[in-house]
Amino acid sequence: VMDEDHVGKDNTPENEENVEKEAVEEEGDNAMPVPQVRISEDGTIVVNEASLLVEASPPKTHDHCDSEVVYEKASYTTYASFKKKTHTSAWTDRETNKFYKALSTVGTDFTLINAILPNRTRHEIKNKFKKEERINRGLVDHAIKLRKHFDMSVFEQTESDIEAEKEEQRKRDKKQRKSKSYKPRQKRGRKKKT
Amino acid sequence: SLPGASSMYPATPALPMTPMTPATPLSDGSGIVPQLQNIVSTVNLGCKLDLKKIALHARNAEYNPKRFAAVIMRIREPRTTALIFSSGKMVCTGAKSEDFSRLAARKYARVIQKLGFPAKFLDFKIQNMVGSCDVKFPIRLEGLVLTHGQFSSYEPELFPGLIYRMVKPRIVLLIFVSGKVVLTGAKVRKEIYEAFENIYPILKAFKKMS
Amino acid sequence: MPSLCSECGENAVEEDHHFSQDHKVCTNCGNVVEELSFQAEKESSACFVFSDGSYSASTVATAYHWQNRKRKSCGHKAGLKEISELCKLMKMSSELQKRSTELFEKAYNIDCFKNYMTKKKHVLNGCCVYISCRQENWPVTIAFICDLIQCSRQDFNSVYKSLLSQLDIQITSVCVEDVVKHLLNKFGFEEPEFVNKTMKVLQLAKDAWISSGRAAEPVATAAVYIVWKSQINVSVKNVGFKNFCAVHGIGSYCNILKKVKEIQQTLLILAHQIPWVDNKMVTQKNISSYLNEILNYEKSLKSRALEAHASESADDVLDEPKMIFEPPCYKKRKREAEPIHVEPDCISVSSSPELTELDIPDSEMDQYLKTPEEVAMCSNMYEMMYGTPNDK
DNA sequence: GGTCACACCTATTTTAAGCCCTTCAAA
DNA sequence: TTGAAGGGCTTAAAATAGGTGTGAC
Repeated sequence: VMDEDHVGKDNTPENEENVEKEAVEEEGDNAMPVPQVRISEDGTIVVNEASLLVEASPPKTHDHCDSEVVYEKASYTTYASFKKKTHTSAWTDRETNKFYKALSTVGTDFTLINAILPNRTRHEIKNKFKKEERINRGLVDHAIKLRKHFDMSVFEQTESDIEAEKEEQRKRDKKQRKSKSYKPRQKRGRKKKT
Repeated sequence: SLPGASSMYPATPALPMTPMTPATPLSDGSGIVPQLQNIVSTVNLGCKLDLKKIALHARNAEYNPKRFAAVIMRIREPRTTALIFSSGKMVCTGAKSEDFSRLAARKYARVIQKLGFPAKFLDFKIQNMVGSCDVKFPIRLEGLVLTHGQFSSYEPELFPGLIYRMVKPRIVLLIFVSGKVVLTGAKVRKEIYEAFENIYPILKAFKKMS
Repeated sequence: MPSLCSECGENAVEEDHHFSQDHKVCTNCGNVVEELSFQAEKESSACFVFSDGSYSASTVATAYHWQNRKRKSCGHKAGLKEISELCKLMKMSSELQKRSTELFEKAYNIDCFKNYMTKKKHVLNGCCVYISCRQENWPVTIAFICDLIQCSRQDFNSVYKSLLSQLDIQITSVCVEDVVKHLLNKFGFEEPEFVNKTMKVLQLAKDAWISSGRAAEPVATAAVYIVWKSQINVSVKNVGFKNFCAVHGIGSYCNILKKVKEIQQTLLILAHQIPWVDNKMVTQKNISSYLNEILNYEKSLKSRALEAHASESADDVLDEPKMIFEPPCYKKRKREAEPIHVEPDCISVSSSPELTELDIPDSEMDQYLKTPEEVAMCSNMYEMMYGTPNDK
């Protein structure tokens, strides 16, 4: 049975809406079957990973068309499944500046910083803080002590900001399209089975 | 310095249960002092707290009751983080020594007091200490787990370190092939030092060999 | 609301996602009563209203449990059935299946597993099978079992460790030699010479600290590859590692390649001790062609390397025998400068239950408190966040 | 069906080394 | 195309605590 915890980036719900969305989405995706399993000639168990993972490799290596080899192709576990891993895209200079500005205005309230930087999760912001503290403690100390006067400018977006964010959004969309591309395949695989 | 320890934790792989007679009884210390990396302490502020008020009025405080039912507060000196609960109980983490942990806890308590709560400083207690050090030679973990299986857990597929649960003192050690050692679970620093002096002769026995 | 099972008679039929299809299944015996789609019912139960940021029951913990609600059956008979399925799937011997079942029977009666969450009870089934495999040196990886029973490593690890301690099982480490033998058998490399060489390469890898603290399979695979490459005719084009992986169905080769390079580096150290070979002529790329010579003269090459190493640094303590090889993680450490630890200053801190301005000077206190305008502003922001459902 | 005694999520800290992923730069 | 590099997870300990899963009684 598919474990809803380990789906993707948003497996840990960032807010309630996510929980709901996630859960509803899972209804369809919950389809993820127990690995399709075959037993190969030598008695080892073979999981048809195409059934549950991103296509590892298209069936192109036909130079060794030994049936045994073809069977074994999917026998290696990839360690990829069921990880509570969340990938964080690299922080741009612009984002980092915004992070420091937010840190300087609201302090170490990562929930509030999350409101100022809605494209990052609280977890990402906390990790960013930890990292900056490690590599640039002086700057972090300075930002916190500076106590920037609060004004709504933290929410303001200059034209270049908007442009940059559009660019980032484009990149994000591309990634999402890539990462989602395997999902229909899964469903197809299941339909074939059922 | 710790009689009896060698019979409990055999140092010689070939003679697992034979008490080891130290060749140099007076100078069998490691000469290495584990460094404290993290202290976790608790204190009771002795009054109920309105966490919303604290989050609103204190700087560097965070409160999201949907996620976690405590205020997370940070101070820069000593660089620590505190969890403040509505019961008045507080957890202080991240200090590098007992005194710094106590100092930090008093600062948090003082901030709470300044916000109008009748905070006291009751039952301060060090709950956990983490130390680490380097024995400066590599260790055959697969050999160590063979002779100390009753204390060890070594599953390299899950974690690269060998998890050694020492009984006396009750300390958990993470032992790595590089010779780096993490010690945790101590209530007083002496337990960290004792645990390391206990493990050092054992590790020495597994530094070479194939 | 459970209903009566037609097979075992237990009042334990519930909805289930076993094998990813929506079923009504008996939680006691695992009997599939009826297939259904309870999508609508589920959505109605999904009334998970988070309206504001109040201190109400709408916590993430609630969400977690809600997400994990519908799970497959986990009763005694269902557990036995799942173990039987797993054993069949893995073509395990009947003796191994019996061992798994016995393990499950013992575990099932232990109190600490009774209150386990349903998902962990499933992990328990897989754990019993895995432990049986380990006890018989059946080469199965934890990653494989986790894929099979659809659980995370950390869930597996927690169940695995408590099962070992509760049943007081001492498990021997995974034997890398056995993993190598299994791989050789699987790949069809069963000529005695090939097997012999691979074992020697593996031993060398172990001597060079390459397998300590690392998963067995990548190291074993790397050893097999090294020997395979040395035996392939140089004129054959595709002797590359990627091709080897493609031919033998090895999915994730990044980590194995690291081990290959580490073993090659080890071989290089020994190759440099061959008197009739010019050091400059041997590189990681052509090291395979020297494999036979290295393995044949391994012992003397090692002692030559030891001597060479010792003469390089003569000022060392005598009772510390010099090592030819170092754990690979030492390289990473040398790159980073060793951190100098400064013992924290001695300070005196009050133990008084009373707090005074001595604890924080008033000048310092300022940086911990918000100004009235900051309070007002934060209040607005919190209201925005909690008042609006969409805070992402 | 209610109580009971656990489990166990959210969160905090800190070190160690391996693994697995993504991203980006030379080849 | 390929590998190197970086980020984030794994492990241990310990307190804090509400809400809820889980099965026995």
